Amino acid sequence: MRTRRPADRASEIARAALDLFVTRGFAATKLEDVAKAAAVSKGLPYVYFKNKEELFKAVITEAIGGPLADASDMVDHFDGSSEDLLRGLVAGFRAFEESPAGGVVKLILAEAGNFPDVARFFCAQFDRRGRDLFIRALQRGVHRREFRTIEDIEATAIIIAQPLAMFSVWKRSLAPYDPTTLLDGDRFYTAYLDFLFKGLRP
Amino acid sequence: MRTRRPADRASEIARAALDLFVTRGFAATKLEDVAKAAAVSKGLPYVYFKNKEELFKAVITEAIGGPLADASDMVDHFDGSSEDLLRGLVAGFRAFEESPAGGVVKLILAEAGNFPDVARFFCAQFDRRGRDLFIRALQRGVHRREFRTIEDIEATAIIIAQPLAMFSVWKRSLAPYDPTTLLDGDRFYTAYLDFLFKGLRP
DNA sequence: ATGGATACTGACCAGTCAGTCAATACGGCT
DNA sequence: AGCCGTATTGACTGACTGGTCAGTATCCAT
Repeated sequence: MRTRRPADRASEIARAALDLFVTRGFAATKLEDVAKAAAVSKGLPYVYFKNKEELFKAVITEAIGGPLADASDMVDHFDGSSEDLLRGLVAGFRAFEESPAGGVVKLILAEAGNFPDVARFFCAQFDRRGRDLFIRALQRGVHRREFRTIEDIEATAIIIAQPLAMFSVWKRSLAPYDPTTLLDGDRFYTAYLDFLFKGLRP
Repeated sequence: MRTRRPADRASEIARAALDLFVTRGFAATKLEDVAKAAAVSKGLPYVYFKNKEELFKAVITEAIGGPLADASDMVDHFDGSSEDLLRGLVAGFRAFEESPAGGVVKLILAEAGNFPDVARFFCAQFDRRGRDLFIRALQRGVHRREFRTIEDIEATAIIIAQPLAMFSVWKRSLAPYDPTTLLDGDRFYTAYLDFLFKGLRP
């Protein structure tokens, strides 16, 4: 048996690509560097991915494929308080965001204009479904009188989700260059949940 | 007198560049396209900007130069309620965000990794100072007993600012590809202010 | 051991684009 | 009109990179 199988190679290349795409941007990343980072030769990525664009799509879809189903299950079957449900959703997002796949958020936002079909796919699979989770959690809380009544639930769900996405982007872009704030994950999520519940309680 | 003066050309080129950088990304934008969009020849940008990177920096600094001073004045001299002050800050951001210069937020976040010095400049000039405005507004409100006490003012200021930045990015990236939500500015800012004050009142 | 299949390599090609520069158009001045 | 200086052009070049492919290495079955 060989030490490395093709499946490993494909995902090694995809991981290296995600990493470089996130830090440098899609256009500024050379496939040769991807190959180097994955410790393979320049030609090998083309064996597993038809071209650079296909690699991009594969990276995105692979990264967001898994974690959403778990979250959806959680909302469906949760039986604690709605505050705890929101806490659970946020914890789920944090786990995703702090994994290597977390970088896709920044990547997608930066490259949506150049890859309309990837953007549409991401909207349908992640943006929309993710937002629905928050909408359902809010509705549940309002219905059970744990939260105050909310004028515009859909817009509020988006507003609630935005700091999460923004923090993910910020961590990977400006944060390394900002010497003044040392806002780490713990501090951010604590303040976020605090503010969130202050705004939602009756 | 000539119909067009050099100063016009420089800012025409900068405007066209900002537009294309925002929609396509820096690396994916050809200077030839910038020239075409500005209705000049390929060589002219190099008369006014040493190279592509200098053009990038000029675009950024020009775009964020103006609007922050006004906001700072507002916080210093405001004499209404702190809620109205926050409303004023948000309105100021909205005006900036909906101007052509609004695209820099997305641009910076996407390209920070490739232009560390621009990133640092932006952090110092915009990110940090902008955040300070919110911090001061929050402190003012707490001090005057218009807002509840806040555990971590600095983190809360960031969290408050994040939806604004994110909405700006989202509008220019995913929104055009998301057929399900029609979240326009009015609806977003209404829900945002609503949620904001629900979370801040004593 | 030999043949063949699969995994992988890296030199090479063709297209692209940042950046240059000799030539030109134009406006003002005398 | 004729000159001068400034603004502008666009063909060109050199470097770089996406993508190809002929060839090599490695393993397995017979």
